[in-house]
Amino acid sequence: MDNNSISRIRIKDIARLAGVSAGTVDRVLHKRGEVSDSTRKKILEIIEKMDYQPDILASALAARKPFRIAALIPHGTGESPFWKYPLAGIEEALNEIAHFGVSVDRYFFDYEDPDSFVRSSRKMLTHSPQGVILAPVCTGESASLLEECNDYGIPVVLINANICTGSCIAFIGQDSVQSGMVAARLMHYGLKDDADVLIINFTREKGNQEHILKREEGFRKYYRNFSTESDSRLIQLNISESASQQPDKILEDSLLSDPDRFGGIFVTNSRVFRVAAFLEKKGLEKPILIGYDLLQESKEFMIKGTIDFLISQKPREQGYKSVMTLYHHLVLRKQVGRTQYVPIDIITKENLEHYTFT
Amino acid sequence: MDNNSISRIRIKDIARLAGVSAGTVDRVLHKRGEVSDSTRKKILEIIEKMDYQPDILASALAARKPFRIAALIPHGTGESPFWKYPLAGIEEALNEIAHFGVSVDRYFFDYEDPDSFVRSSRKMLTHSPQGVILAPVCTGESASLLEECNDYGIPVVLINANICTGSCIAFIGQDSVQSGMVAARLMHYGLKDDADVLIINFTREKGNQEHILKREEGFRKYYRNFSTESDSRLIQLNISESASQQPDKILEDSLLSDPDRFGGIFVTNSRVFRVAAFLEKKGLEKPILIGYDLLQESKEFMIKGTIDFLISQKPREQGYKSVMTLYHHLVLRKQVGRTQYVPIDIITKENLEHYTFT
DNA sequence: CTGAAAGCGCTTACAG
DNA sequence: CTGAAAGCGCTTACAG
Repeated sequence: MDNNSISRIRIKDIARLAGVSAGTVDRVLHKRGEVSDSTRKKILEIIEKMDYQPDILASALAARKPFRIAALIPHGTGESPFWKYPLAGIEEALNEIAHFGVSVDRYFFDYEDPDSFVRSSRKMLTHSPQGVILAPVCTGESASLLEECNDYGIPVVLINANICTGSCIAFIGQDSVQSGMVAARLMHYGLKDDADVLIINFTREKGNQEHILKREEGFRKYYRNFSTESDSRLIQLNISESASQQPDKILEDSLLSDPDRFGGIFVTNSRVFRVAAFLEKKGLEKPILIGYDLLQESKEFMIKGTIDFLISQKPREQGYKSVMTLYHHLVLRKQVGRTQYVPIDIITKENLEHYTFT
Repeated sequence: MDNNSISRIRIKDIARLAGVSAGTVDRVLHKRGEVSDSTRKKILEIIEKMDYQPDILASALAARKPFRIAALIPHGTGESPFWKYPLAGIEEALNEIAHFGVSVDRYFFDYEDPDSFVRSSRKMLTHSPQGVILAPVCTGESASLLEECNDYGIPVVLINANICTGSCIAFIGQDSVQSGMVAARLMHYGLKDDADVLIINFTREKGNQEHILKREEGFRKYYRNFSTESDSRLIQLNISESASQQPDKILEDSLLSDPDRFGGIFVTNSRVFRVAAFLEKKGLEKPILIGYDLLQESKEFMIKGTIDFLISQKPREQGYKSVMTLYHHLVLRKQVGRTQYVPIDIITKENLEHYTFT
């Protein structure tokens, strides 16, 4: 449509029209002062009138100024394999925009250890990044960091969980309540009779539990739309993940006492694969099993049919978008979306293949 | 990771190492001849050894050469509203890379009128684009065009339907057989009893019908995995879309003679909204209804619950990827994926909201 | 507060 | 077949 190569208006043109030099126009464009009010106004007027759009290529080439972004997220190993997926998305985004001088430094911390979060965030701040991608797993500590970045004028993009109090430029993640409703829809649609449904929350002592609560809330909300009686068929079971507990023991108590009671099980996070493993081990008649996140651990259970549906939080897309959002903000100086919900993808055995990299 | 701003190797460096001028290195880089074999070899060796990566920003800035892409797709109005969605994705991609001088000219044709396709493609060729995005709806005519582009050395990206014979650089679309299996999975999972299932194909005299056939194939394939008996419960109904026919009349004959026979209906394309409208009008007891594409027309039926699931072909993503693929090929001179399957997204009332722009 | 000049890395005529 | 010079549009010291 618009032929951006033909006689586009340049800084030189603005300068000529304003009767100043290109350098002065540049000073106005970048708000680095040292320009008299009158000339600044005149230049701004002309820029406005001519709808001047800077050539970002020339700008990046001349400035040769690197944009260093820091990503502060949990280790993607062991307890929370989920977090290795956003990294892939970050990498992908980088591939597309590295020529603008954008780079991402990664700072990891332990999901369950707020001290490690603080340590990592301290280290990050000493490197004074121009933008931060933050997974606010440790709620309190993250809020403090957010304040601090705000003081330093460092823009922050939140991914996965939202604790945005106004001092971050964007949140990228899923609508948890709504995702619980999707899970409930799938459960309700597939349940042959009016069997009970077990809702399993794998809880942690530390770390943000907001997700889990909201997902259960959405799940119940869906059922409540049918009748109050329906809601009473939803039985909640909390299993602590801390070392002292034995998940299998608790599952045994709940599921083996009356094996036919539950027609479906909804696990509110990625630990659904543990329940799947338990069901297989005990050889129980398979209830409908729905959970979250296409982890490698869950994938095989899905292929075998033990897990029926998984809801993806699209972690790769979250990583990708977080980098792109900061790129738009820092490099292109464009407005970015404050709340960027990722779609609530439904994964099942038959469409799993094309989600390999999600 | 790699700090691409610190002492990166430049053309100048290559030139110095080879004992030639920058111009000569450039001639080698762009294969525009006029260089002796010996110097060319020497330069290539050094480029290889130093792992030289051209600075794409400087290159684009200096060359000021526009990249004109042509998109040849059906009108997005009237009969095939589907086709307005890839346009949105094309626009979005353009937003991201217009500063590299990439532009897209759109050439439309009538889905059912091969002549209009030929006319549009003639017009397109007179403008000699550097890359083509083609929706090969008219199979035969598209194949000829593909040959022609091949002769001219114009790279072609196919979207939505694959007729790639080796003379296109990429296909972007959905695995139709697999999508039929996803539909069958949803149908089978939700059917309370062993009711029959009606498969409705809205057929056209002209245009590519491959999709429809493959979707039905996938649907049956899934059922066949359970028993041969299951397959016989799948009843096929073809409805021609040509003006002389009356879809409602045919639906009436099939559905009203034995209203309770079909527990589910699978419509193999976006015309599922017509079946939904019919069901509502007749006030029939609602069978499970599954179809394709989140058209505006279908959306309301989904919200009301008449349509249970839609499978999205992600048309916006197809448009986006088609432009990006040509950008990678033409501008970045990178290898691109030959077959780029888009995910098979399952849409239902509860996750529909976040698909607004798909 | 302002301007002139040099430079970012690559490409493009032009001269030889 | 090859090189030197000018230029793409913007930014950055530096001099005044």
